[in-house]
Amino acid sequence: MGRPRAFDETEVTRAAASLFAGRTYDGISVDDLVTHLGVHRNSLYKVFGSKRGLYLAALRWHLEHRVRPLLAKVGAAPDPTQALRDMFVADTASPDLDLLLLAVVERAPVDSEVAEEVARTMRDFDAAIDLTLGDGRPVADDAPSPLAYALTAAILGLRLRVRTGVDAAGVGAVLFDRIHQPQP
Amino acid sequence: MGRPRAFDETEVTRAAASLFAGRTYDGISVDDLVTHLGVHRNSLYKVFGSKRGLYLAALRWHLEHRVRPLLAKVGAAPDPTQALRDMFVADTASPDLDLLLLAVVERAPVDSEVAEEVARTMRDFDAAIDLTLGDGRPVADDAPSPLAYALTAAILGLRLRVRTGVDAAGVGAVLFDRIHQPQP
DNA sequence: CGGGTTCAGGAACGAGCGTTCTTGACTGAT
DNA sequence: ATCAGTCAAGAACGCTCGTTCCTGAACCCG
Repeated sequence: MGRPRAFDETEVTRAAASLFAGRTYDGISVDDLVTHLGVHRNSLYKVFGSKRGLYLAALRWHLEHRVRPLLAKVGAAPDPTQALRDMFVADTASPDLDLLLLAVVERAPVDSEVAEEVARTMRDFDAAIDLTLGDGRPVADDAPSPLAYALTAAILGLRLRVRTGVDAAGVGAVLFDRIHQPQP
Repeated sequence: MGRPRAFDETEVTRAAASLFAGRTYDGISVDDLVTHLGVHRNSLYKVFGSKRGLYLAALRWHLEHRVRPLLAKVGAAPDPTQALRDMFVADTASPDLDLLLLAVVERAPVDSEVAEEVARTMRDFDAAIDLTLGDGRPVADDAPSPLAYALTAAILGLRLRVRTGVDAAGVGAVLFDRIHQPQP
């Protein structure tokens, strides 16, 4: 019954996540979306309801299919050094944290649903870091250790710097080397 | 010659910095500005030329009168621990880094002048941290040490987390205590 | 005191925004 | 083959945005 849709909803959501990771929510217009996503205005509003609906779908997809696997890998790392290494190389290779970063900075303060999603993700983040630290503290406890809190913040801060400008001095590589094999 | 202006330009710039530190550039309208700043539309465009002009003035004022003194204090600290302590308590007390944070995330990618300002500030930031680390490396060198690069990023990341949500678990206080007096 | 300048107040503009509507082509079950 | 339902394409809507313009009133200097 009816003509089948000519676009893949998941693919559109994924592409929208990439778009929203690059610019501000207000900096991306619906015209930009329909142009770059290949889906038409009508279908967009039929499927996602609104621009905000598409953003929420993209954010949730991003947290579920990009951030969560990364945290799972980090949580399963044999030691903290390996965990940091996994996190750092994974994120410098592809900007998996950019949408989360932007959501935290600009959308969470004005959108309670976004705030809820990112708050939950940050808790998962802390828990994953605490898992690798393995200090015997019960993981199910709802409060992260201060060290995990700070490490999560530091990782986001590093992503912020890398995202901002070109790593001209190759500082990232040096940092990676030091994590991998500390100098005397 | 002519009627004297009934507002203090510097005060308006300072108030604009506070406003821009709280919300996105696109999230603040000119109506918001003229309402909260007490200056009239006409005067705003006469003095600052445009919304962007006011933003740039506010950003430069903020970097000069808020961030720079903070970096000077950090650079003059007797040791790295004291420097981190100064930075952390100063920033948690008042959100002196929020406008810089927002500028880095959302304006620098789309405004080359903003990018230039924040890039310069980040270099100053790294240099101040390197000063407190005092590893004998010439400070005038244009490349920061990897540790300073990472510490600057971590400080911004911490500010990002503190800004995002209430520090429910009092993690900040615990972190501060550990910086001040590490546990065995 | 008068002339020139800058002020405040607010209306008005064109552009762009998110959203909806209209039209017609296409599809699949009856 | 028919028809209801969904699609694509784009025009159009109401609204808000940043910016400009108009009109007096307030002020300093000569």
